[in-house]
Amino acid sequence: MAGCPLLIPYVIGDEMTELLKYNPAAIEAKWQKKWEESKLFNVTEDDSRKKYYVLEMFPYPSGRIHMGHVRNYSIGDVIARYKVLQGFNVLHPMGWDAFGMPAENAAIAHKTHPAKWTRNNIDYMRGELKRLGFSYDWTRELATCDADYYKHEQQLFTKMFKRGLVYKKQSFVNWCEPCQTVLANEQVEDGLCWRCSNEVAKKELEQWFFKITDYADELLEFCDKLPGWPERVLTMQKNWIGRSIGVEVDFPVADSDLSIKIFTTRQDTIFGATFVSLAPEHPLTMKLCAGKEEEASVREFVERMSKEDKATRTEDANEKEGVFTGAYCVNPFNNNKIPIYTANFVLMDYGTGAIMAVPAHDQRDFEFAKKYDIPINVVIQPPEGNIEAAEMTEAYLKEGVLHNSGEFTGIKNSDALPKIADYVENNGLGKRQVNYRLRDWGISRQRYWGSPIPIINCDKCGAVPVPDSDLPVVLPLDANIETVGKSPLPDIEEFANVKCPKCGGDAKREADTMDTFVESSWYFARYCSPQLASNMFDEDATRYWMSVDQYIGGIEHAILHLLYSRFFTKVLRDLGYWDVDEPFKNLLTQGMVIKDGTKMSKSKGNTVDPSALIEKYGADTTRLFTLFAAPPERDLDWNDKGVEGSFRFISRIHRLVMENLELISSPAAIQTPDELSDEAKALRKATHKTIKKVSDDINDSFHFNTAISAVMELVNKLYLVNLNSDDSSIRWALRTALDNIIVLMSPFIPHVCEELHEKLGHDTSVTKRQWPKYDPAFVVDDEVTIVVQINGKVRDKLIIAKDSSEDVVRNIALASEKVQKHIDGKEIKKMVYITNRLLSIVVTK
RNA sequence: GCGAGAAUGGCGGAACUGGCAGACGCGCUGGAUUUAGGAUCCAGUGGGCAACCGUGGGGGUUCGACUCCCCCUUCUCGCACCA
Repeated sequence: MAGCPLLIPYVIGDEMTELLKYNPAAIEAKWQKKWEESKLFNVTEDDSRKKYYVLEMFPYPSGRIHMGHVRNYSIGDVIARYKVLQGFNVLHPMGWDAFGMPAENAAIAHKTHPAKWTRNNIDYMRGELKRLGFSYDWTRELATCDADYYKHEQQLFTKMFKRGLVYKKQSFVNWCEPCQTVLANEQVEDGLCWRCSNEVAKKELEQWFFKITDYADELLEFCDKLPGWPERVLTMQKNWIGRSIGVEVDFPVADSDLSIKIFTTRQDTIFGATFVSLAPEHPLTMKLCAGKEEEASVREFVERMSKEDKATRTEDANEKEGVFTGAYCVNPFNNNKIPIYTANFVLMDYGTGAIMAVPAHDQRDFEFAKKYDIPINVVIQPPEGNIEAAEMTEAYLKEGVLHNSGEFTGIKNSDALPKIADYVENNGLGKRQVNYRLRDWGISRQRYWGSPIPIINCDKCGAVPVPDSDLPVVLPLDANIETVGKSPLPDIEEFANVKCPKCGGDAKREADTMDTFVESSWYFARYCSPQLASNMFDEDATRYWMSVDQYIGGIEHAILHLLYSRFFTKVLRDLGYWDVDEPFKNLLTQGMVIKDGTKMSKSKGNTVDPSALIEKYGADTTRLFTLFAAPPERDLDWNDKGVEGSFRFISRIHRLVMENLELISSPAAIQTPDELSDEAKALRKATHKTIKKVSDDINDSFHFNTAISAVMELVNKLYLVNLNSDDSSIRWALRTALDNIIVLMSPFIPHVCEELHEKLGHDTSVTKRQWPKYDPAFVVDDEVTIVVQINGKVRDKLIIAKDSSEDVVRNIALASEKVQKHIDGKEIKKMVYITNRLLSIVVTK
């Protein structure tokens, strides 16, 4: 297909060139308007068609769209438009995760109201998304700060409350006295408040919790039923849930009727327990030392620990530390009297807050025992050799045979686990127990800009849920939020002072708001029927649309948002809302956008402003580059020159169509010719191969970068076509190629494809086309290149008819001069032939 | 420390179940066009004069290894005293 360049316009002046030039601003404005006017992307349920629900994680309206959003939403839009072309009824909605702290901070800083700040941001960012031409059904747009939205989750809250899935509990939180508020862990910097730099204290506060631990088992189990999720997300979730199976055993306290309940997964080492450790916060810690000489030192230790924030205390590098309580307990297995310590590394909120310590077989206990000179008893011996306690430099953690373990001595430690658990249960010493690392979800926030928790606190009746008829509890918008850090809600009389729904007496409304992760745990369901006032969602609508077929978002939500959404889905199921088990069938976690080796961030000053890019190159180029530079799951290295390359590629397609418009619009070009020249056949083959490659790349892995590069290759070929020959079939082949390119690329660069589609004479939107099908007959090559290797090195390449027999290939190969040169005078020891691929010849050296 | 992922030209990245390493793009070089520049088009572009050598390093399996196995190094991410 080589030839002279096809584009030799002999009388094209500057004016003409100007008209033919790719002008994204005009094209994009034109088509965005058309799409909107024709309501092209608005969808409704249609049982006669197969549905496809594509969802990208909705943004927090922080002010402006950033490149991470552009990437996320471009990926989603390709999938959505691709599925439309395949004939699916595609739901592709967008909305706003609109509650949250930045709004309050901004309000204080700019003397505005969080609501106003949020609304302004939403308006601005909606404009940016529209400018990018995404195929959203904007009639389904929602904002979580609307009472119409959050009233449904308030109702769900009360239902969960009645089901026992919501409860109130004292818990330790980071508290800043000057700011009068709870701080999230990430707002504590080196033990100081991020806002006022005062020391953060631990405070026990009443907080509302969702009982996600009730679902720990199911959430874990279903990790193995989500084949469409990335393995690493599932692993992270499994680790986060952290199921461990062990036993709880009571250790009686000596000279007392108290006992200490410990949890262990290593009951096989119980004969080696030489002390017991309590968390400093354990209720027995102070009780056991009361009146003893150790009381003062224990008190000092416990107080010091209470000031240390959890991050520091649980740091791996942090040295093991503890004090003796003065009390002893009895190991129920061997009746040894062993000391009770309190230790910094024992956590109150895991297991029972107390452990049996086996220094010989637990590294932490080993370090502690060495430090405080506590005996070390070896109870597991390795298969070969003997361990001497005195010579140990670290705990022995591997398998072995029990030693000094009463009736269990001599059996393998792995076999002893169930046997000892049985013994514990049969002798009333305790029971088998499963523990989780997962904690219940604390949702109380002492903040203003959130959904009010629908509870009324009555002195007589306790916490009473707000009756359905009184929902929603509307967040009062006339609040004064100028006081730094302090929620104004408790001070708003009309809000805070209410009558108890149960007894009618004076009561106080709960002034805490919900964690914003609550809103994002069910928004995907609300999109199915976003305007429905009477309920969270319409059952028929969710029956049709749910689950989300493809969810796309950043890996940073691998645990929190995705776990909470899974939890909510199951709760909704158990409350009879629907029968969905899992919200997201397939999950794609896209990589970060990187520049100069690090994540783009304002503080590093390496951000790229999408608006500026769109201004300069247009939306299609901006989208194309984010899809071309890397496969979606990988980090994307930003490169300004690369963006120009994407622009150039679009311009090349545009020019190809525009400068040959007359030629490829002629009846001869449209009508399939009876006979094709060799060149036309080659072009047809290249076209069909491209269709196959693009389809496969999207279907198999969403590897858009390679799909785009395949189209680039085809475009490069088209530039080499000689159109000045008498061959008319080549014009047909060119038109067909371009027509297919336009459809194939329309999910990526929809505006320019619509424009060129129209120029080619089609009078409907390119989205109404069908995804091209390739003809397998046109994709196969009748000649193949066979590589000839001699002793593993490529020595020749033969072009031979497809499916040639080994004999034929051998004869041709052996006759080749290049091959002869390397086998001359040597003995052929072996030949391996792989049909249509290669012939490998092994000769003596 | 544990878990997951990664390492390929000057750069971003390709390579299906082991079978032509470096597709495509960026950059660079040369040429055409142009008064010039830009834009555009064409050609070239891993290293080496060559034999050859090249996918982080070292072993192995194989006719054949970026791909499979063992050991090691570095980087990224997640978890991190969870008993």
